[in-house]
Amino acid sequence: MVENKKNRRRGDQLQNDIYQAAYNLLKKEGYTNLTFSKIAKAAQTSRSVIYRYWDTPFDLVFEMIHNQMKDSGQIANTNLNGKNLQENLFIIGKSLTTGFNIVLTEFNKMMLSEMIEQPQKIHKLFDEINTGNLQIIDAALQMAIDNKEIKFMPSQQVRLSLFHLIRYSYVIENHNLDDAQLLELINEIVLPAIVASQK
Amino acid sequence: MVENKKNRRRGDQLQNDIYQAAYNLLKKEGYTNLTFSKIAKAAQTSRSVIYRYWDTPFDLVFEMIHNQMKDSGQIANTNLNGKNLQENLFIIGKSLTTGFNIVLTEFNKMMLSEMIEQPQKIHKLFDEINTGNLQIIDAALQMAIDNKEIKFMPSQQVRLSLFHLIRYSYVIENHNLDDAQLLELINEIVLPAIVASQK
DNA sequence: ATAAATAAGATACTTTGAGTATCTTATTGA
DNA sequence: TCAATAAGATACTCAAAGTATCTTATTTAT
Repeated sequence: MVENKKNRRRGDQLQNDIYQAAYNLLKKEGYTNLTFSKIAKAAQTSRSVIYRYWDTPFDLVFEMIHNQMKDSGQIANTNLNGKNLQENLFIIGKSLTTGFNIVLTEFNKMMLSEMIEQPQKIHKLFDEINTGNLQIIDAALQMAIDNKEIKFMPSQQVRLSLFHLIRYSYVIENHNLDDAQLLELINEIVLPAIVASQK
Repeated sequence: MVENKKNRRRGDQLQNDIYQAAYNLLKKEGYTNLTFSKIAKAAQTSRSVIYRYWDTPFDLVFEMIHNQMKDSGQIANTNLNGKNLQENLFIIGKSLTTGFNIVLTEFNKMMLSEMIEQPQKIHKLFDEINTGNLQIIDAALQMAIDNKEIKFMPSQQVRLSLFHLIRYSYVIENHNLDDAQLLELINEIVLPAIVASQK
């Protein structure tokens, strides 16, 4: 059976194949080397098709990640079944660090390098991320309030510190915290800040 | 008086002029749009001259920043004349935030976007930065020990938290902390972590 | 069932910059 | 003052951006 060269993918299927090709290239060669030409070749389509959907590789990857987030649901539905606040913070931190992958890292770097040109888009995305992060940590803190571990909500800066420090390590220093380091971070910085906020 | 087209800059002067041109372009258009062609045109020299000194725009800017750091001496010589640990932490944080400028920001983003291709160089630089940061905060903490404010040095993670959180805000969220936010960061996170480390 | 609309895919062209190589010429310093 | 060195000009190939035009497979509506 000879393959029929005339089969044409369309719409969502075509877009997903292109995303997949871009994903693999991003993983292999990084954002700097990502071009429409390479993506088209990898996805076995034409450059003109890609131009019809996206203006730049940035737009393509941006929408790819957004798409991916929609499907995977992010950490928002993490199951907070720790027996106290410390354990729930660990669960949250852990789900953040394991959620990292090379494409998200490349995406982070890409966003930073494009910040000067796409500030609106990127600020909006960080707002989305912070909102999601606050949702999950606020759930953990509310449980701690219900359990009388703490009395009231700390400031936003304190509530986001866990995420910011993990993300600093991962995005900027290119290092994913192991369990011991995550625990250290929680015990030495995040929990003391929460405790101090209660006075 | 007609200008003499045959005057040739050389060595350090030429390099500094090229750095200056690159600096202005970086500030105006960001790292993504920085090309040897544009730099050469802006510096009124030839592309081949630039290739003789650097392999890529990344290398050029990397060395430019290193050069600039050498001259300005960084925050290492900050004068810690606060009357207690809290004031000295504020002085340190302040000198970090005021030391930021658009070129350093672009540089940070550039480094992140090149991390996949230049990991050695960049890890080395982050080590340098952390070492410098530890030097200055350790000086402040040693003064606090001498004054009996604290008894011993906190862990490295705690000592670097001030820098990491400031840098997170600046590099990743593109937002420079004002005095009130810096003070909040110190009072709500850094100092509680230091205090907790004393038990 | 077929025609019209739509989207995929091929191709061609211009422009820009990377990277390399070669040449001339200004400047330095032995 | 002459040889060595570095600046600067120029020319070439290649890859990719961006745009435009054309054909053709597939879908949709009649």
